[in-house]
Amino acid sequence: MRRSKAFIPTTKEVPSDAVLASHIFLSRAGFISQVASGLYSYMPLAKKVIRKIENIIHDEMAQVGAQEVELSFVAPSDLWIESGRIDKFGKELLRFYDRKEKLFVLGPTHEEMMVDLVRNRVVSYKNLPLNLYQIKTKFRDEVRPRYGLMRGREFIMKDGYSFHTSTEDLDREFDALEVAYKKIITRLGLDFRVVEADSGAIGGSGSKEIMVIADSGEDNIAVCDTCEYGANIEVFLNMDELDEDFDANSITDIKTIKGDDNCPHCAGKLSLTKGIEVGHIFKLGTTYSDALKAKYLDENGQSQSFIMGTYGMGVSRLVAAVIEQHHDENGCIWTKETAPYMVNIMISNIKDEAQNTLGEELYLKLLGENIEVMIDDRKERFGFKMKDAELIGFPYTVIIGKELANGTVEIYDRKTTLKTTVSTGEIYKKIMELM
RNA sequence: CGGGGUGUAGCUCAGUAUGGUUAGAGUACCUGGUUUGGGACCAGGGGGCCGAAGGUUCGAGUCCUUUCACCCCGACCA
Repeated sequence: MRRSKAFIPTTKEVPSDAVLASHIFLSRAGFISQVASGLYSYMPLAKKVIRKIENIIHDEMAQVGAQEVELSFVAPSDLWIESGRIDKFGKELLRFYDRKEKLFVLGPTHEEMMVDLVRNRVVSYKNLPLNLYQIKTKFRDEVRPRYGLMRGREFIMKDGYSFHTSTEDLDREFDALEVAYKKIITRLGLDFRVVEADSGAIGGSGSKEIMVIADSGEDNIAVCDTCEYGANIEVFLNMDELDEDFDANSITDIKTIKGDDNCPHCAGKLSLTKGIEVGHIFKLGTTYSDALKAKYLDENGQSQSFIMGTYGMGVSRLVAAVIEQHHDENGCIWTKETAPYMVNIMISNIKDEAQNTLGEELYLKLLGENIEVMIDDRKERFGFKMKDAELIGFPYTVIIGKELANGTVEIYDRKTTLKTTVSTGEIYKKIMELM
């Protein structure tokens, strides 16, 4: 892509309402644009990042044999009445009437829709287990949306649902999905913990959250310094039966824990940190299949309710989480798997013919290799283009500038902020090595 | 849903206590020129229903009433 033609409206000014790094930089670097409270439009750079995350999810879902479907976003309220959740969800569930005065809702999560899709179609144990998922816009009319993509009302989520004939088989699937989720977050280049969590309003028994470690996270989690154990703070407190007056939001109480708590699973010490919940997996059991009368016939010809699991992952929230974990004072630092463009070719002085020629040549060559490459061909000065490149966060920027007189260019590494001098003859090879 | 705050140019904001030329600055944008290794400089230019609706007044960005939107703290939260 040519920067001169790219729709990437970057700004020097910080949006007045942005607090979090991800919100500030995604806005300033031209990834997202707020439309209303909790509603954002994605511009080209954001779309590219989202697509990359989605591709990794599809990839790992295929590995565990989950199949992609797509449920309609607008859902008839009947299903929500049938499951009994229409009242439980309250105002967070956005309702409206169509022209025939029929009540519909915008899906905040899709247990009902998925069970409805499967019931009366999968009617034999022979066709189980089954794991179906989608990546789709969700809508929750949050009381208080905030923090940019972190807590919007409309957001993109991967939601998956599995159907089983036994709790043992559900356990197996649950573990497989936990592994898959870990792989996804690892591939995205994020530091995370899987923590024990509360099942919440969805219901069910086992529940784990994937927490991306970040100071700006909204969840307090206790993690062991020795083993993999981690727990959402509320869960940890319940287990340990600490004093009932404990207030998880109180700083003094949190400090109290920090001092003297041992891991319940090993001899390690627990410490407290903050996390961004990017994934949540549940063992649902038969809650929804019972409510919606979704049954199959077992080996003995007996009617049984599906035993279900559900697996969510916040795609748009992951975009923000990457930046929360990877940024500096100058802007975004995308990881290799999430970068909208891997390479930015910066022509320092567009009027310099030699610089221009080399830049164009390299650009076409990389394009030919399907490298995601941007060429900054704007008539701007060096400093302006560098600031812009740092704000957007390209992993690598090839600086074609005055060093060209010595037959060299530089590769600027956004993460380390180091510049490496490379001869013009080796630049192509060097870049291919970095990919 | 409680408490607080803000709405004026694409963006960041002055101006409102005490009503009074044609509503401002910076930045961004357009033209021309200079400049070209860390968000340059000079000159010229386009851009506003002062959130909306009512009212008070000779006169309202400014005062009054109503309303809408957005943000922050809290509670809530797959």
